[in-house]
Amino acid sequence: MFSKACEYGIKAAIFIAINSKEGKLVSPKEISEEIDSPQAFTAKILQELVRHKIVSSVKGAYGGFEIDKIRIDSIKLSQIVKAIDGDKIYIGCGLGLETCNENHPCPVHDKFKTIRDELKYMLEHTSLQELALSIKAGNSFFKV
Amino acid sequence: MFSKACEYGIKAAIFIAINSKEGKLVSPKEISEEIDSPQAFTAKILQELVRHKIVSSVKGAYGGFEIDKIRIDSIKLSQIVKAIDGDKIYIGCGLGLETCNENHPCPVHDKFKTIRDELKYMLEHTSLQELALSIKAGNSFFKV
DNA sequence: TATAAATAGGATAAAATTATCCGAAATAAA
DNA sequence: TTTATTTCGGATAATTTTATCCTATTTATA
Ligand code: FES
Ligand code: FES
Repeated sequence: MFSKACEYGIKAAIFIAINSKEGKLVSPKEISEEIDSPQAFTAKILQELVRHKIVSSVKGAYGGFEIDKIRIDSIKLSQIVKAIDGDKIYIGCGLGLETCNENHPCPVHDKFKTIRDELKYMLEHTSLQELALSIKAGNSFFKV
Repeated sequence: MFSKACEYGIKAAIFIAINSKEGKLVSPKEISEEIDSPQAFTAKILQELVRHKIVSSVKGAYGGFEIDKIRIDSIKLSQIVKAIDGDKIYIGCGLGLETCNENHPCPVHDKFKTIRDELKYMLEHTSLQELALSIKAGNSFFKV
């Protein structure tokens, strides 16, 4: 469904959000240990999230990554997915046609579009805030 | 969402179904031209579909691929997806945890599972028959 | 100002997916 | 039985994704 990079990106963003709520910066090392991902690869993904202004970085000694507290509630999963995997997943054709087009649909268009739109809606209405809370409350987990 | 291989497999199966309804065998060449896919790669995928007994092959001169007419209505998309991409898409975790587990869920589990189950239901209830009919009726297309 | 710690980013490698090529095996028809 | 045609299957190549490594740059503190 999502690329590995995107999975790591989502988990990383949640972990950063949790720490930012407590005013704590986190490093790629801490992040990758917590979310069970390769460190250097995770660092690349963090750079991408910074470029897309989803997280911000503090360079130099005592630096790290954080997310503006005030924005944690307004950042939606859709932004992270779009930043890393692009929007193929919500607007692309299920059978790989160049574009998904109502007027020239592929055989699964009607059925696929329904699901895809629900996925899009879900991603657009799921905030980092609620995911961070579920982790903090011990109701969900980053790794086995 | 699906791999390229799976997209080609689905389209190929639909095209074979259409021709089998008319008692016609089709070759990888005809298939790949019709569904706009690389021929040799498509041939590999056809072999996989044969191994999974979704389509049957007639070897040698005047051979080709076909689907038992009587089974076209009972073959569901889920069988093709499972044969080529496995079942990760219906039972896998959205954030890549080893297994999706109610008792040890990832942060997106509840929201993701809903969508995933709907996708599963859709694939399990969409038959080759109905997709073949929509193509035949000119209501859908394999390529731009 | 010097030092140490941290992100940024380029180069490279490994693995998976996608794609091509070619010969072997099967088989219908001549 | 020979020939032509067609699937099967192994080997290989190209591309994309995933992952690692190393150096440059930034910056807080001593
Ligand atoms: S055209 Fe294929 S999903 Fe819309
Ligand atoms: S545990 Fe992640 S989707 Fe169920």
